[in-house]
Amino acid sequence: MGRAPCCDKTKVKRGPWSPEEDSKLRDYIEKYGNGGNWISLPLKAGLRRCGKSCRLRWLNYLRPNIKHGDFSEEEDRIIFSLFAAIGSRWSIIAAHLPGRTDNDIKNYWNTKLRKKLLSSSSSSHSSSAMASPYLNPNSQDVKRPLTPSTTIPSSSYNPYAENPNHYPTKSLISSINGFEAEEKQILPYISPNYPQDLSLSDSNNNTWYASGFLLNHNMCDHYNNHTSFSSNINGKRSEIMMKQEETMMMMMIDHHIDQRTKGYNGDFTQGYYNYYTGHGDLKQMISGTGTNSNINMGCSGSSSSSISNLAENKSSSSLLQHKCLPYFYS
DNA sequence: AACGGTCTCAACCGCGGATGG
DNA sequence: CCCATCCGCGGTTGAGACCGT
Repeated sequence: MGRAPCCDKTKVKRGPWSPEEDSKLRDYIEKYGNGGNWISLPLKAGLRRCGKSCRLRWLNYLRPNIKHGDFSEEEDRIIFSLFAAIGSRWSIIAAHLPGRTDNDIKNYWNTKLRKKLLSSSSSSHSSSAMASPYLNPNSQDVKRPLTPSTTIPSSSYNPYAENPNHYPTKSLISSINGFEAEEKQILPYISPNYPQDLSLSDSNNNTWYASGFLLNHNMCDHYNNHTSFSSNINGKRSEIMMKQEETMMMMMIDHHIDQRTKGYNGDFTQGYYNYYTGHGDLKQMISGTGTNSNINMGCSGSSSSSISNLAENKSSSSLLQHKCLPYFYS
């Protein structure tokens, strides 16, 4: 059984909007708003249109402060960066570009930016300093931001090689935020020096209980540029640990994107949390009562902010708000 | 000028999630 | 908990503009 249509297609007008229709819709919404109900709006406004069509017309064209026309270099850069990190989540990307609609950005990507990216990737002497850093060597259209680079040093310690049964699967990350990732390819690689380098330890000075990631600002191919470690006391990795770890990474990516789109120019984001007390600690992280977890930004003289601050920051992007938090409370 | 191919972008479609009864 | 309804999103379509021959 198919889904019931939202309106009777035979009784509504379709196709391009006339200036008169635009005027009716604009006048009505400016006077009364949409009343929280797009379906009943056309009737009240005297329009022979489907409610969804009215909504789309308002949001994409009539709404005040909509920006039309050419995208700036800076906007291009933001789109590239966000697309590389989160894929075709146009509404999230649009949220970072005031005045732009998701539809606009989607069209712009499909007609211009993708070609720009492909042309810069096919040129062996690319002069585009903007596009090339976001290219993933394994994909022509940057659909696999989590695919690890082949340039990861072989000396990096990889616990999954020793415990192949504990590879995380792609299901988690792809279900969290739409990333595509091959099976067994989303694992974090381990830098043997990472715990020491970052002086991470739990309250017992025991790094076996911690997990961390370090991302630099090249979000697309971050496996090429970050180090991370992960293990537990037995060298085994439980499903929940993997979930926590991957969720943590998603939060860091989100935080990193937020900061960079706000003009932050530091080198990396790092994050870690403590496994010691199990899953409950993650709730403490969010509530701000935890003591063994953090996300830090920066290089030398870095500033830092706790995850609880991020969670309470309503201006933080929806990826963190809607995609990560449910994991902590489930 | 005429024609055909390509490009652009507004609009549509259908799905999944949220919400409320 | 179930179901109906609505909203919002991302993928797709197609009319018109544009361009090359």
